[in-house]
Amino acid sequence: MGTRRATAEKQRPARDPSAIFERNEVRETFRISYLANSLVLPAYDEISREYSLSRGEYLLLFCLAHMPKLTAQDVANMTGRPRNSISRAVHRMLREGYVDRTPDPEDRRQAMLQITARGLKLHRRIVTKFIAREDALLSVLDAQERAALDSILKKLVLHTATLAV
Amino acid sequence: MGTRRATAEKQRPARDPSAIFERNEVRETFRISYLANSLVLPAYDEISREYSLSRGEYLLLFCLAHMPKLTAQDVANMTGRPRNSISRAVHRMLREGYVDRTPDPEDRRQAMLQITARGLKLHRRIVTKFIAREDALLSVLDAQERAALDSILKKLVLHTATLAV
DNA sequence: ATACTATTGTTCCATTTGGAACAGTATGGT
DNA sequence: ACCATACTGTTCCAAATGGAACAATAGTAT
Repeated sequence: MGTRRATAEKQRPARDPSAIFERNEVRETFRISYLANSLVLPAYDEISREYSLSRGEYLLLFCLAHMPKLTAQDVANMTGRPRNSISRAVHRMLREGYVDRTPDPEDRRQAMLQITARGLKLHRRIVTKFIAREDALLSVLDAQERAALDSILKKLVLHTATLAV
Repeated sequence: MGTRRATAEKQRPARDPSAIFERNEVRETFRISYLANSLVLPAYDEISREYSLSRGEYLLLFCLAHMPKLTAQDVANMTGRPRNSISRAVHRMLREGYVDRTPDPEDRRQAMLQITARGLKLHRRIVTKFIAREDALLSVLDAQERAALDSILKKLVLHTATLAV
């Protein structure tokens, strides 16, 4: 790793990549974005390689693993992704047998989605990746800090819903 | 809005989109991801419509607005995006005159990137969108909570760097 | 009843995206 | 001096992505 260390040594503070975290007008936005990527992208990478599922496809599985019945629109609301992405994901997951769909007789525009046993099994295997990553990240916080973070994030998420898009 | 209210009333808790925030194995991950999207996507949407800049392109501008000189690789490190995306963004921003590039005589593989006056002006106009959104979100927190969030996020970001990808 | 508006899920299309392979340059060991 | 290894920025290609328009269905108002 000689090269790498040499490069790092040459690196003046003016180019230190971590400096930008302190040096910008929207520090919390930048940090939250960065953390989100760091929490989520490595796992999605593995999921794509190991199971050939796209981000949107696993997101659908994830939602259905925790909510017994959802419409495609519900999933779009939860994840903030556009409906066409969900639609594509639903078709793929139906083909793979991870998800079931039954038309809603009370509103024939929509259909109720449900996870299958097979889908739930897959989710349980996959979600460990995210758990491990989250644990690793949060391990740097003490109990008090964790509690504070938890309550603050809860508040923020709740508040977000009231903001106009 | 009659229809919307009717739909909302029909909605059983089993389908309440906000329920999933409490009901999953990686609550903080899910919340942080959601917040990141909520903070950033609406602004990127406007930026794309108003200035025809893609996310990666503005991210480059943002980095250079706060760091006097960077290589493409530096930007990749800061943003977590792959190098080819940065490369594309650099070419586009060079053409538009938002960014300058000068080859590094000490290492002829790389080139130093700098923002132009024109680029900085554009950034100043654009960044207000992110500031407004961040302010709106954080307005729900009191001073103590803000301080706590700030210090916790700082700690987490620092710690992330030590985690293997 | 009938028009008008809203909502759901879908298809189409253009853009964005990221991985892989590449040439050029630099570094370290022999 | 030479070879192996590593790093930078680039191009190519396949896949993912999101907006717009659409048909089918539902709700609202006259």
